[in-house]
Amino acid sequence: MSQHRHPGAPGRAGAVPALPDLPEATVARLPEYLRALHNLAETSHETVSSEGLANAAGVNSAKLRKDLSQLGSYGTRGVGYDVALLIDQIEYVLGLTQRRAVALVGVGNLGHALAGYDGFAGRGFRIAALFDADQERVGEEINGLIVRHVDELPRVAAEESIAIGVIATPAAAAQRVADQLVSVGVTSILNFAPCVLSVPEGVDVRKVDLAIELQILSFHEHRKATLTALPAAGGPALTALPGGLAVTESQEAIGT
Amino acid sequence: MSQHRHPGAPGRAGAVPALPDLPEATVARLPEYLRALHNLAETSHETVSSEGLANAAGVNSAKLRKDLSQLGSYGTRGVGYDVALLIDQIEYVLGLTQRRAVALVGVGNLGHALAGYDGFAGRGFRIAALFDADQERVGEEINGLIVRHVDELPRVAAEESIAIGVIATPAAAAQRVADQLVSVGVTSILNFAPCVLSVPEGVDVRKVDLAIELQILSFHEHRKATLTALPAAGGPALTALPGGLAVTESQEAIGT
DNA sequence: AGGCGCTTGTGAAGACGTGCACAAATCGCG
DNA sequence: CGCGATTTGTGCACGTCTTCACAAGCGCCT
Repeated sequence: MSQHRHPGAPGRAGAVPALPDLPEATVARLPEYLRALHNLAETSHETVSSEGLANAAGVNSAKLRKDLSQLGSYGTRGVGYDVALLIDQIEYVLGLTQRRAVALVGVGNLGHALAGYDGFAGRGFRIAALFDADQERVGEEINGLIVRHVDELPRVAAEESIAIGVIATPAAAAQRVADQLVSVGVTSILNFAPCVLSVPEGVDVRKVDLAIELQILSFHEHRKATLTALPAAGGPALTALPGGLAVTESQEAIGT
Repeated sequence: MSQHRHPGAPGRAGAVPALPDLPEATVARLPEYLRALHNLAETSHETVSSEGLANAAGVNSAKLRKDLSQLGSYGTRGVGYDVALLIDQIEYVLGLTQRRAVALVGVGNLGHALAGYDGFAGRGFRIAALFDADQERVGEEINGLIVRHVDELPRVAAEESIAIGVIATPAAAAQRVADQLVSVGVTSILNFAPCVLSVPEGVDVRKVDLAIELQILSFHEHRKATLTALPAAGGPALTALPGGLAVTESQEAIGT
């Protein structure tokens, strides 16, 4: 469908390489493919088939092929995908050719852990600044960075071009921090606080709530328990379940 | 459609209250509703309309009504939903009437933060045990719990009924830990390690990968950048965009 | 050079999720 | 007692996502 385009090189050529607008579901899976591809590259695989990569990423191979075809990438029929090339392509599409600066607000329990998390550096990000509203914490050094007061955000943002803001404050403070981030030009926010943020149009918010993840698991746990409890309570009827209650196998290993 | 059922009371009555099998999307939103409802309850709201609750939870009101109707709950037309009753209903469906025991494996950077996170206790969970494979860390006390060696998992699991396992180890160790958890009967796992886990049927795995969240944001950031760069490079054409590249407003504030 | 096996890319069908719009139901007030 | 304001519950249509199945393309071997 789309004519070939070769974004490979990080230094963009003269023509602005138009990004195809990918389905959200595809975008959410690309990072997973990328991680799997890096693993493959380290174990010196030159190429990989859709089946192989799909296994490594934990998805269906047809889905993977469709995802990759979306971004105009081309594998070679009969052979597979060139691992190194595919890494370049996905990193380009995800905008990881530049190391993006992340500002982390809130260095409490979770914020501390995030500040020290080494998984960011290897995956295209750099924690550029730490902030907190608590004067007690300002000045503390974490992982080579000094915690600054959140009011200094405008000044720091002027020096460093902050691409993404991470909110790891208590829920009560989150909206205020979000407003501050937006006001200094941040248009992407990752929110760990358990609350809904309202932001102007054009600002993307993603939310991670640890308790919610557990609660979803709890539901399935509860469901499994009542499902197995039902035949046991009913007595002998194990294979012949009451017709009304189909034992839908459900999809285990639910994706993100 | 469904005849009324009143699960309200935690002590189940004689008849096993059958759980309707809800759509996954609905299940993922219920915890969000629950959190919003608790907020409302604290500010002494007796009832709430679908519109009001939808706002508080950041979703469409029609979607909320459909979700709630799925679990057989009933509001009152012309009035709204009884906050306290709805909390009971959702907590029952999610299986939060019992405080579930969580085992946390891996007390590194992130594990430490999770062990100290007080958001769990208030939301239906109790961290029952901490494990690590590193002998250096075994014996350390975090938040009143002592870190044990991961090999003691079977013994501890025999004493406490572990409902959910949380993996916060490096990727290399995650699969092994998952196997161990499964072998002691854990059927729900929350995985923070950046890797795919393979588990037997019937075991639910949810994954949280912080770098992936950032990469998804990075994509949108990249996309916004090229989108605005395009007309700017073209010159004056700001309102009249090239027809081929529709500025699909996209959904900001993307859900989990 | 030709054929064979393997793998990609994609059309089509179905499942799933979303949002509108409206009928049915309930409350409060005159 | 009846009426109007309000809000729930849901039928329906639409868009998105998933999965199957297969044709088209590529490399290798003879």
